[in-house]
Amino acid sequence: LSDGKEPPGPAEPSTPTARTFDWMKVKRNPPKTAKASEVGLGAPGGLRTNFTTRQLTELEKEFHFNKYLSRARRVEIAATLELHETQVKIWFQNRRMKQKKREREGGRAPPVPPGGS
Amino acid sequence: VMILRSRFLDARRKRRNFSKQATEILNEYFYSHLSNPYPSEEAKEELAKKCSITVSQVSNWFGNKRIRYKKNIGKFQEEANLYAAKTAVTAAHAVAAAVQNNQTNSP
DNA sequence: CAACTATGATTGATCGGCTC
DNA sequence: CGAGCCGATCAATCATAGTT
Repeated sequence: LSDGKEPPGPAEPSTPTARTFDWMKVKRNPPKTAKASEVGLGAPGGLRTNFTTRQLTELEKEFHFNKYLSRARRVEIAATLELHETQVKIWFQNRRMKQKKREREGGRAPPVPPGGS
Repeated sequence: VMILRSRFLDARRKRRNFSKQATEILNEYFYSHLSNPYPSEEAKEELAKKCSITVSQVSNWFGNKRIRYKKNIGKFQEEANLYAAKTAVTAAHAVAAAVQNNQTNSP
């Protein structure tokens, strides 16, 4: 576990401590949600979509019914909620991971910290 | 719009800062692995245990730390040097102990 | 006490790897 | 070869705790 040096040296000579490593340069491509060329309006791609309460409620409802979506159902839901199929797909994926996370850790410990009485 | 905010208001509120000691442990790991601050699942479990927090919290901490660090490296320079020195001292102690145990010296 | 900052958590979306 | 999934991470944001 204890490594001493990394073979490659993506660092820059400048400050002895705290050099700049590759992970600090990582940049994610902006979201491709909504193409400006498609609707050609003030819908700049690259923004984190904010789902409405209605959309989240519907998605949540569907999730309780099916953890996984069929292509047909996905198309249907996307149309109903006015979301892209990809967004619905991603939402379910994230939702499943969230579920798993809760099961893994949320085994207990929600009742009450210490204190009561 | 406000209504949309109310959809949350669940967990994230009522958050407690981690103990000073936990933060100390996390920072030590972060700065001693600054070239690649991505602890493995096992490492996260170990850190979680030492810090008395969950593995998810360890992940959140590293995620936030990495993003915020690279967002403003300068702001953390001080902290980086602090922990760098700290680990250096720890290493020195280890070496000293080893030397004492192992009388193998070399001028 | 208000204004500002530090920090933990949440989440839509991306990245790389794997399966089919 | 490509689509969906998983696991991890990013990046922006929220709400609060702590500081000034």
